[in-house]
Amino acid sequence: MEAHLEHTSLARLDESLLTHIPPFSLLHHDQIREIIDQATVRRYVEGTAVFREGDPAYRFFMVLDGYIRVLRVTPGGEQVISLHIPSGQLFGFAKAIGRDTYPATAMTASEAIILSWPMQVWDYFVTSYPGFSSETYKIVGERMGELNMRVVEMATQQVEQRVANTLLRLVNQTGRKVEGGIEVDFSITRQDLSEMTATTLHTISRLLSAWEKQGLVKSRRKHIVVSNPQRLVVLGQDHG
Amino acid sequence: MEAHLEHTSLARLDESLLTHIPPFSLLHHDQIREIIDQATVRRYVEGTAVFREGDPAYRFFMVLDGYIRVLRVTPGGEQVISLHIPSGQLFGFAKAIGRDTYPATAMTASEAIILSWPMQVWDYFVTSYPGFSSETYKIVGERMGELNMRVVEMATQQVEQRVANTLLRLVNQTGRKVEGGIEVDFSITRQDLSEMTATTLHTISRLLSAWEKQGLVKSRRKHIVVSNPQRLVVLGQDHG
DNA sequence: TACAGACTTTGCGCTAGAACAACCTTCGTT
DNA sequence: AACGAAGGTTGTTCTAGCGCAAAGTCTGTA
Repeated sequence: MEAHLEHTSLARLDESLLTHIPPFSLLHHDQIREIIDQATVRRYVEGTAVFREGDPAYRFFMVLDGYIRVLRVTPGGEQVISLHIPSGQLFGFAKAIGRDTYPATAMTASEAIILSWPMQVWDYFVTSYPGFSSETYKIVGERMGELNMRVVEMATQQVEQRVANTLLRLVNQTGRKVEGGIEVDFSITRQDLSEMTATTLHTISRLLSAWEKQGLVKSRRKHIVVSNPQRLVVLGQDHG
Repeated sequence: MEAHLEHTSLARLDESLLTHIPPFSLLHHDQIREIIDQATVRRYVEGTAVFREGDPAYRFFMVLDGYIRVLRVTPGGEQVISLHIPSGQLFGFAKAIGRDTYPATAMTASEAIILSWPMQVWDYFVTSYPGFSSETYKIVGERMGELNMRVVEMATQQVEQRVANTLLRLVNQTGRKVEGGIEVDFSITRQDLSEMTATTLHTISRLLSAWEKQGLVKSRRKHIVVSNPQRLVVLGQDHG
């Protein structure tokens, strides 16, 4: 997943890293240079918090490489995973939705390279770079759509259907082709999946075992390969 | 709830209707006049769809008086109620989140007076009226917060807690003081409450009956009065 | 190379709450 | 005033999936 980054000095990033990414794709080289020069880069190991729910939102971020997991923790200590952010997306832009603290915690779901900028430059970016704002709000719209979909799923579907759909969404959004199917592109435990689908790790384990016997998936510790997406789609349908 | 509207001609709206509403509160009289003159007003009876999920988003709206209920319908025909929008709020501004169709259905939860504008003027409003955009996105942020809260609640709480919290939120956001407590300010059936909390109308009925016996609420057909919010808060707490 | 901690599997009993069912109450209409 | 539809109550049965328990497996580290 890290490809060309291997050869790139973190001190001086190449402009080409951003040229194909939507919020910047309309800009000129020198504008992108300007943006990059204001950015801080950091490499995070898997499982590190980039920021936590309630922290003052001093910076906003972009995933250059890797995956970010967005989650909330209840007073009782239970975790609920909201969504995963793939590389190329902005996150933590609290200011854009009228907040001055982060509404959720962002952890790295894999090793990750993250760019960040001080929140003060947000307004400058919005006014100076055409398309920056609208592309950002497109992302907001998509995330609202996902949240809405989860509410509807949790309200109307059985556990098996929710898990099937969640798994399909994971491989669609972050899947990596491997022999024998498509693999979720970051470490994912039974516990993680249960926190995404409002169930227990035990139920996830049983489901995956059953699906594996039927040849739908193939899983090892922290890895899940979907080998028969079609049949999983059927399972995800109502009363499948 | 309709107060001064009674005496107002729908043909020519008074500017004062908007002067105290956040996205317009920073503007001058003549700007507000300009905005109002481009608006269409319409009165809807309770239970009318203002727009439906998937419709092309030609217009955006504001609740002048009454309440809007936002909902989605599953392929199987089940309804899930997302949220209620009180008067003074914009809704259906699909363009602001990069969509060209409405992501959900908006129905009137009470009789309602709705202003609307063609979506084409959105960009003009955003660029011409200071604060319009940021106030709008503040609303977006709040709605995302509510969605997130629902996901967390549905993932971690029991039915009784979810219903207690939902009811408390309803009276906090749209409550009207009556003798004996605070009443939800629009018609609300057991069915409606069940569609907000992912349960059945039967379970809601049992809960309300039990709570009524304990003196927490008082309900009649389509009306719910919360008479003891404090004890309801306790019920809403984890393992209360 | 052994150990400990993290992750996974599987069995079993139990219960929250859905499903099914029947009946009652309220309200608007004619 | 009578009827039908919409809304509400309450009892009984049933089951998805959770809670609890115990044991197995993988992996990084000393």
